[in-house]
Amino acid sequence: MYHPRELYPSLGTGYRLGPPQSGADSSFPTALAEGYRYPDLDTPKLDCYLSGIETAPRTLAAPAPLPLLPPTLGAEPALPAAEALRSLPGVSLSLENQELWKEFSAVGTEMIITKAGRRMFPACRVSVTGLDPEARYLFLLDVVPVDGARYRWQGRRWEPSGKAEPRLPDRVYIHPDSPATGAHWMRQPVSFHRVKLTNSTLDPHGHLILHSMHKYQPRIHLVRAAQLCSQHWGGVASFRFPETTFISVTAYQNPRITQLKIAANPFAKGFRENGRNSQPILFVSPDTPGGPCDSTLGGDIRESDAEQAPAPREAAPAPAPPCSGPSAEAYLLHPAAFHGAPGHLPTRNPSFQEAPDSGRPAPYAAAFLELQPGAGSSGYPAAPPAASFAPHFLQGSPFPLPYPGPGGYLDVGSKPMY
DNA sequence: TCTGCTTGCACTTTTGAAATGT
DNA sequence: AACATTTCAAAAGTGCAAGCAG
Repeated sequence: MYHPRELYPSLGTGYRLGPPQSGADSSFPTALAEGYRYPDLDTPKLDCYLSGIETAPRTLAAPAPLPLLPPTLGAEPALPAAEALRSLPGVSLSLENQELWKEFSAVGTEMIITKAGRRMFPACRVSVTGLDPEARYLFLLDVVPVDGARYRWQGRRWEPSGKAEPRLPDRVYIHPDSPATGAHWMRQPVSFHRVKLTNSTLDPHGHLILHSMHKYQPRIHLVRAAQLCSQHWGGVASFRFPETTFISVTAYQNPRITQLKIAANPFAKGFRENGRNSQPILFVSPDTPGGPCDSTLGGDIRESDAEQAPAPREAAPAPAPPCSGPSAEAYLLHPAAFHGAPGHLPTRNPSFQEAPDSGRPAPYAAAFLELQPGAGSSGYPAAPPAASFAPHFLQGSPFPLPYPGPGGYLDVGSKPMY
């Protein structure tokens, strides 16, 4: 996977997309920061632009703060259907490896986080329908805290053991195929198995940074990028699947989870039958990294995938022409330009070669957005002033609709372009 | 002392370049 | 010479266990 840092090492490790850190922007009302939250889908990291594209006007008068979700004790409650926040009518997402996730969820999913970064297993693998085959979309994944508690393994189950650590810099993983056409995304399942989790707050690789012993929830966002060099993003659909909730750990606590991982993860095959792990194999999952869940394009696809679900070349996005204006595409090509980085930076590192399969520049195949947590102690983002939500169509305005001023300058208004 | 984190280990899978064949 | 297939070594991904740190 690639990271903008590889293109612009001089910029450091991340590109701030959100508001300044608490205290850096004293003009922002803390009360609002505490008061806003989507009722059905907490979207702290992406609130800043999801907000501008809601399909219907809504009052955001920043009422009393919504409470954090209560910590869940012991067995998880019955899992509701995937929740979604949509401004892309008709778009739906389904979790391909839902059964595997449910196996883990029933036990209490744990994800190892390491300083160097550890992949998620199971990985999020989804199928999407309802996209405009001709339009281009970005697939994003982020991970957000489920509640405000820190957890401890009590021998038989996880229990809250205090207040959560302060929110870490939020990062968003962009699927390496992004942007691609709707036809491309719908052709085969989309996998995020290359996402890595780390507990290193100074992580230089762009991995998603989490606290250990905290409960998290992956979310998947589908963003319509109108066209290459477009001035607007055309809408967002965000999804989360309750069964993908997990607790981050540096070492597995629940031995049943260990068994599930060993049984299901091919990389752990060495622990199955050679005596290092004497317990019986529970099952062998089809959710292997090399399955059809892999990326649908370019270097992210493996031979086995090509056999199962070949990705025709015509599905590959065309090489991106130089972009000058603010756009989703431009962000991927030149993320630093939207975050206060020097504007004279090159738009492309000539040392990178074209991705052989996709026909587009490899270095832009994937990137991370790093967003800052908002003001306030809740860990949720700085909420937008209500007035910022009023205009449904914002054209040519800086990116952070709720956060005018220094920071990002990407227009994500929802003015229809189609 | 306890809990959580880091590191090195052995093992496996994946990947891509080089070698070989058609 | 060009392309396809096979081989193989390096890289990367696993969980385990010992040791370290607060």
